[in-house]
Amino acid sequence: MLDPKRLRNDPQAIADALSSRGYVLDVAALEAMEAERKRLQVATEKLQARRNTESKAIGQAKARGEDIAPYKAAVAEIGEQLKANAAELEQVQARLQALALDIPNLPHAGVPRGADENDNVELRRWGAPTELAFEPQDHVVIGERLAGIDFDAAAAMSGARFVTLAGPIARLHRALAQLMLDVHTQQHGYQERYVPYLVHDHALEGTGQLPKFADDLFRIDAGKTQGGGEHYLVPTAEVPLTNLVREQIVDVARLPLKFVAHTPCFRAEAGSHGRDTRGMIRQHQFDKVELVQIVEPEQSYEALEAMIGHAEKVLQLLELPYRVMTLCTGDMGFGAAKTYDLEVWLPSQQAYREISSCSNCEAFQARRMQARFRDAQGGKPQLLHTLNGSGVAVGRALIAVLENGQQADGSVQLPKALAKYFGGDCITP
RNA sequence: GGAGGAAUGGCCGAGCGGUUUAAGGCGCACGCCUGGAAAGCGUGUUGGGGUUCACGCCCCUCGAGGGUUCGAAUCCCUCUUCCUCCGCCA
Repeated sequence: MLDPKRLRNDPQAIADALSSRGYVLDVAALEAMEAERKRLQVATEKLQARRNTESKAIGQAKARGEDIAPYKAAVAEIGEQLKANAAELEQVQARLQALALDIPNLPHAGVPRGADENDNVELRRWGAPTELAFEPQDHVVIGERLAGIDFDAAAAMSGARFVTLAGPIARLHRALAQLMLDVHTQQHGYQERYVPYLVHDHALEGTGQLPKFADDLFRIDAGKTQGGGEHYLVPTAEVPLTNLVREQIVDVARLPLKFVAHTPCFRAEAGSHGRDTRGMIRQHQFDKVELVQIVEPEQSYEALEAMIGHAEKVLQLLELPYRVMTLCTGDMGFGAAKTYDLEVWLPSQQAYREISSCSNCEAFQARRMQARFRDAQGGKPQLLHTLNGSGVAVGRALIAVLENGQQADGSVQLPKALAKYFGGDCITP
């Protein structure tokens, strides 16, 4: 959410900034609603003040033993007006809130302007694209040869976009997640967390998936009968990890907070029909090791650079060629002010494909969650900055390791760093 | 799943439908006192919002949301969380 004061005081400047992301802000409608809000709020609060003072006077009159019946009638009338006014105010505020929740974050000044992924800017590359002396196979074929990836069995019980892994491939999947967790906790200073995979709607509203992107989420109806509203399966551990500071005032001495969690992620993938239908690239369920940082505003861009470096470290250890992209204004996610994507080389596609995305959300999520800190001077609480990044997607890392390590005989050579986690350096048919 | 109990400021802890503008204590900050400190005394100390050039004024906030009432921390309803016991379970 954007700063409501800024939105109120300078809507045109915000509209201009948002146009670079393809968002159209109706300034006239906003200003009209805001004027109405102000009129109703001032009127309502005046009525409340009158009711308070007059009710108190009744109490004092009663204490003196006077007849209070005539006073009561007069104040009752205020009550009627107040009720009507408050109801109207509530409606206007709900509409303003709905609009505020719909508006994406403002892009940071350094973000390249552009319409879509074609306008993203390459920042750097690491390693050279893997060159194979034979026709590269994709992970589906490699997995079949090794009898370790089975889409049909998963489809039989769960439908399309699910997978089961077997034997060494399942073990490789586990080894990858373990390596990532160890790297981030031991080398990068993140605290490991175990988190819920089912969350309420307000948690998703805090990180920005709701109310706008409900179609991308799996909702659990059973929760509704349990009280406390329905649950959603988490689309990323960003949601539970970032919500750890919801409605908190964090002591500045505890900052930065750095969390890492390995979780499954569940995505309905609405609107992506026909994209990446083959293989494990785009699934309804996948594992991811997620990084979240909660920092002071002055340090959030420094933290973003560090975080993309943390994700890169994983690919370097896995000896996977990659490139780092700065996303343009039109390709960034809803809550991001600036985003780096990490794209890994896939020989079967002869292309770089996204395997991590690191974003600085500045105060966008913090404002929705009321996540704040108090500085050393002990003044008013200020909004934190939140960052999240994949460190990295486990399923896609598995694909990349299989495809980049494939050999002519159908076996797969594994990166050295994985040996102690996997218990070997190759997988053979 | 069943039966009870609880939730009040940074913390502890009072609170009869109206002198509560949430007592009192602890902690913290500032001031007085002191050579300096402690003790003592005094003042301040939740968070959010509105309005104003500003000083300021006002509204909301006692787990959450409704309701009753001229007036609710206090009465009623629903929910959440925690505690005790029983059952079930990993």
